Amino acid sequence: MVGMTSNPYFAASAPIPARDRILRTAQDLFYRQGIRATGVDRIIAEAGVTKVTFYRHFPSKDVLIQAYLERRHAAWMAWFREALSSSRAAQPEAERRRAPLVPVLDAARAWFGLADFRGCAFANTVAEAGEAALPIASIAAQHKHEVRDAIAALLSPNVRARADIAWAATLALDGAAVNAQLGQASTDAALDGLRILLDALGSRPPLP
Amino acid sequence: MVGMTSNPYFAASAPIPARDRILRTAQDLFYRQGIRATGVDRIIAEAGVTKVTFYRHFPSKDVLIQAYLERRHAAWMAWFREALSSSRAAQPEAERRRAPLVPVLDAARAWFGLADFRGCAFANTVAEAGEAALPIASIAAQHKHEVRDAIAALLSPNVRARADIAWAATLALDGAAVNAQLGQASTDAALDGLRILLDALGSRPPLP
DNA sequence: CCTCATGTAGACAGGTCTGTCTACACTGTC
DNA sequence: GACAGTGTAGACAGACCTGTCTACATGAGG
Repeated sequence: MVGMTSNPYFAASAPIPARDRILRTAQDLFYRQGIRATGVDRIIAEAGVTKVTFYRHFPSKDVLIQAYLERRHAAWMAWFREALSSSRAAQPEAERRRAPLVPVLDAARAWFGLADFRGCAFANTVAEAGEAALPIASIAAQHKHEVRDAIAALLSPNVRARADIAWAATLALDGAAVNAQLGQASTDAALDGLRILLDALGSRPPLP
Repeated sequence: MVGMTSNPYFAASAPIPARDRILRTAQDLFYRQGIRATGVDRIIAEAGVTKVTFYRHFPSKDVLIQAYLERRHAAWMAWFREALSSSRAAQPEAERRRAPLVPVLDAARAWFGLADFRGCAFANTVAEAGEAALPIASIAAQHKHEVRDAIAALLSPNVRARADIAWAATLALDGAAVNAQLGQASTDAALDGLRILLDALGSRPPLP
């Protein structure tokens, strides 16, 4: 082995560098191009490993897909929680009570604005998987569940139906993400629509 | 040619039967399994045509995908408009003013309950297409636009921001559809969340 | 009558995909 | 010093994919 031996952290325990390069490459290509569109040959070439190395770490593409989804879930949730809490920290106390879901809108704006944004990785993967999507669907459902919990943390505990409102906001975010995939104009429209939904959900509505 | 000559409707004009069988088969397989997962060989076999016949009607798979999306758009919009208007017709006059978006919820319930439901075909296709999705994304955006208009027709014209509310409801429907793909429990939850969003949007909210 | 559009049957080329295989190199540990 | 684990290089099999090709049949309209 070549690249990691001088690093004491990588000495004895888990095999890191090649595996990590594979995973990072897969992360990028799977999300950008889709899973079926990305062959393992391509990942192998871009990660700079060989087939044997690849298949030693990931015995099949399905295993890699699983690892991709787990990694993506952890990274995205961390990003999302951080985005919510930093937006919330910037809210004046009064607005925090009046419009507690504003951080969701801010996070959505930041998410949709990422250079490589291409929708929710979990929704996309389920969409690609077709009718044989059962295991992936349950991972995606778990993901949505955690998103809901992160949003629920914005709501004061004495709000009735806190979980229900957070869940509705999660659906709204999903709907906006789907539409934000369709181009810049659609992204703007998606944010407008999301703002309306979150307003209606989180405060007395300014509607007719 | 064999099967259509005795049918006077098919006599002179467009080539119907083989083309139609291909399109119906593609409709079914593309939606159920996804587009990349469905090879033209499979469509050819299930439609009961030959390769020459297939490629005479659809010079490439991309052309077939285009035709699939157009057909799906027309059929789904017709179904959706009918679902909305029949639900609306069943509403008492008073509720029609108080909760004008209830037909959207009813239509969603019917849609998600279809045996072969697997999400929004347009969102799924965009998700599959990856970064090279520009033409498909514009078709999908057009589709969402028409959905919004169908929903707007439920709202009385003197409602301020009628188009905005309809657009927000469209996002909510998309979000619900994404989640309804994830299994029966998720479908029920998606309908609950959608009801909350539509309530908040279309009426004085029964929320805290 | 004869041409054109449409249909049938199936071989074929050339590409990509997943996954396996042989053979060899380096390093830290027992 | 043998051995585990990790790495490199690249050939190979077998499947599936898109799209082209030859060769022939049949019915309608000029």
